[in-house]
Amino acid sequence: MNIHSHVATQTAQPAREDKRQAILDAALELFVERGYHGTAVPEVAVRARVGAGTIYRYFASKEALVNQLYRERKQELGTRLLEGFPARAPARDQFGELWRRMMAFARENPRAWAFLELHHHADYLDEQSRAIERQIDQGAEALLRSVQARGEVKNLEPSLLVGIVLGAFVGVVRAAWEGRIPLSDDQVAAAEACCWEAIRA
Amino acid sequence: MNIHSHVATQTAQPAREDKRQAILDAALELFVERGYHGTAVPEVAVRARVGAGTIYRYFASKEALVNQLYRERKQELGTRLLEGFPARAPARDQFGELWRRMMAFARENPRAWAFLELHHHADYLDEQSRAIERQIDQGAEALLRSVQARGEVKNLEPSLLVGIVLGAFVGVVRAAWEGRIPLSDDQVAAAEACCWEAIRA
Amino acid sequence: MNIHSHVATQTAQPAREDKRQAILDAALELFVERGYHGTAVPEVAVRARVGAGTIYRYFASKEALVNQLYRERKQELGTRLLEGFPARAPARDQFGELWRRMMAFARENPRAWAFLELHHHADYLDEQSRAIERQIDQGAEALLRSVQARGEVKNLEPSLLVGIVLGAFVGVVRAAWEGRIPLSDDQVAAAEACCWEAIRA
Amino acid sequence: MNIHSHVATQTAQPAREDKRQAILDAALELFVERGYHGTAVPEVAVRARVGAGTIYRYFASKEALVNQLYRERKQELGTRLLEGFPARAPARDQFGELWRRMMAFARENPRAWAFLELHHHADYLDEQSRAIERQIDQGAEALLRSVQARGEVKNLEPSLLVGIVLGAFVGVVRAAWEGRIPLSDDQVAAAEACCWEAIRA
DNA sequence: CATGAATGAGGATTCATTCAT
DNA sequence: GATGAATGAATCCTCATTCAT
Repeated sequence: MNIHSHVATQTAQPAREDKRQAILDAALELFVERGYHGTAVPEVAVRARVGAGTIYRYFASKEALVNQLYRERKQELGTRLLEGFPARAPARDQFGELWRRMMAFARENPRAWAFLELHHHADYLDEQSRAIERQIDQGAEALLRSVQARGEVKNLEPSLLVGIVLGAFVGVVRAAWEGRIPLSDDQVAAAEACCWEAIRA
Repeated sequence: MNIHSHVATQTAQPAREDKRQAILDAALELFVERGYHGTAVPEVAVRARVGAGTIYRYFASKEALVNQLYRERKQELGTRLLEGFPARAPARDQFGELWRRMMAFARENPRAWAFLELHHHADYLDEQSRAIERQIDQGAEALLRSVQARGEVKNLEPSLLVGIVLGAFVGVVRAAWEGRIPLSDDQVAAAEACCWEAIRA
Repeated sequence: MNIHSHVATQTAQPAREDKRQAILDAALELFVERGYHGTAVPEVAVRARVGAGTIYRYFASKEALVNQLYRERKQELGTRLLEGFPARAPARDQFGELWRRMMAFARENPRAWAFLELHHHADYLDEQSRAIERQIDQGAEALLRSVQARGEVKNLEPSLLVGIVLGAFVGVVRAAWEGRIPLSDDQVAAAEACCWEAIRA
Repeated sequence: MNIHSHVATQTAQPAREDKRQAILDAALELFVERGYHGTAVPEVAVRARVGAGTIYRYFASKEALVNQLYRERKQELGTRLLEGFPARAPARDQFGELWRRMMAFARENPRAWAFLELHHHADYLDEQSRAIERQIDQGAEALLRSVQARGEVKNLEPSLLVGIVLGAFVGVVRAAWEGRIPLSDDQVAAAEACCWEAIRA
């Protein structure tokens, strides 16, 4: 591997990778704005500043594109939630940690969060996407269960508690997304406290 | 006017109303299953057991259909929430009343609830639908605010509290809808208690 | 035949005939305004103040309706042109007589005239309508030829002269129809004089 | 830029223009044969040998197509009538010149002439098309008026004279179009002479 | 006999996908 | 490899015609 090929790799590869990413980003925006069926592939091409045909050099079909997008973003969310999670911290701290990690993701990638919300269980998601969906969701749920197992959380059906907390989280993020509240650090912390109150033993 | 013509009137009118309702019901189901853009008008016709052209005798367009559906269901929800609401009851009771009324609607009309969730702020809703949306949402929010005003709820941004409680409610209903939890009276009551804990002063 | 049945006939028959005529009149108006393909059968029904199905009790199809309309009006025009035509009058008088008869028809039934103009040779006219069309047109042309035969008209291809005179006539009527000129008796007479000048030997 | 790219440009551009023209030509033929409402867009596509969707890459709608067609052809007619018209020639010569220019257009583009005749004042023509229509028609009429102003034409309502002459012209062209007369130079000249006789002072 | 609600074939238009350049 | 013009299947919608009342 000499310098020339190295340089070529550095400029050519990113160019290809950039284009792929531009398509994914454009698709993300449009799917959030208008939904999957409400978005035309050529519109994605225009927003990504590529030719319509180019999309099909990176993705086999519109459905493959939405699935790829879903998997990458869901995977990213999963990684951020679970990677290096403090397995032995006190339950209250673990809850807070989970909340803050989710919130960090939602604040940094509001559209990705909205996209994942919107496409939850959509019928054009393929088996592979559903597998990842299950894996991440169950991972998050397992965390909550482990908190509950230590008796510091109400003794209710775990899925119910997950529904409450995750639902509340979604509600807060959506209120922020729609501009009804600012999402300051204080608000985030206050909301987290509320949710802990909801489920603490 | 004899008995026969009277009977004819009785059977003919309902027939027309039945057909209209069959179309609205079929559309509700399909819009929930596949989304607005993912549903073809002939599919609605098949499920409603009418000819495709018939739909256009009752609704000017697919968009008019979805708007009509939205308005009727949102209106129904609003009426059930606000009609005869106990304005002078203690805050805790008012909260419970609101929760139970929402839950009654969601349990009786799970698809209508899902539909309203799904089409919240959709861009094919027209101004009239948005006006109703605003009216109902603000009415519900005003109720929560009045509870808060009496100092029995945390002194936080009202929209934040609404986001938390409404979000949690949606999360619970969705968990039930997806079959992850049963929606027994006990579960409902427990979830309500959790949410009150989340926001009580 | 007693008085009662006679009265019944007088009121019932005209009622049927009135309805038929109302349909034909409405169709005439609409076909002139928007053309055959641009006019929907229910629109005809509305303007005729009858039910849509009623039209099919009088005419087998939309095409049958337009053909019937064409035949009746063309026949009426033909009758008015040829009936009792002064076969032995001087050529100049015959020309004037023909012109005035056409003009009387066009002034009394401007829409019928426009309809006949518009549907000349339309491909939804059936063989019977075309036969009548040919018969009337050839009858009118024969009159002009007989004038020409007496040497008082230019010795040119008869079809050319017919084209000129009939075209000029159409042009005058259309100018009046569009409101560009009034169609006073003086104007009519002047135009007739012009056209005679065009073809006189 | 090498020869190859140059050639590519030369072949590609005309290909696009050819396709556009093929669509316009096919539409012209069909609109003349069956009328605007009687012609289906896919029929135009078949005759133009393009896919149905292709038409919409060149024209926004069927209505935009007919308007574009109308404007281009009317404009072409207007240009041919007025460009370099001998403003100072004797009235008789001007009349002949106008007649011959119109006839040249009608003989070279018989379908275009029929199309313009047929779509005169059609209600799907938009404001821009009507503006062009007015402009050309008034230009032609102004020419006739200037001839009249010099006292060499009968002192009648100008619109009446226009109606007569233009009508006669249309009648002659239609007779030729329908095969009732040949449109030889002699016939054309004879018809022109007739029309001058019709209006000369 | 009259009606007009119901229908489905057919029309205008869109869009996922392909392919020649 | 990238493009975007071309395509036709699929979509929304209209309307000639039928038929139960």
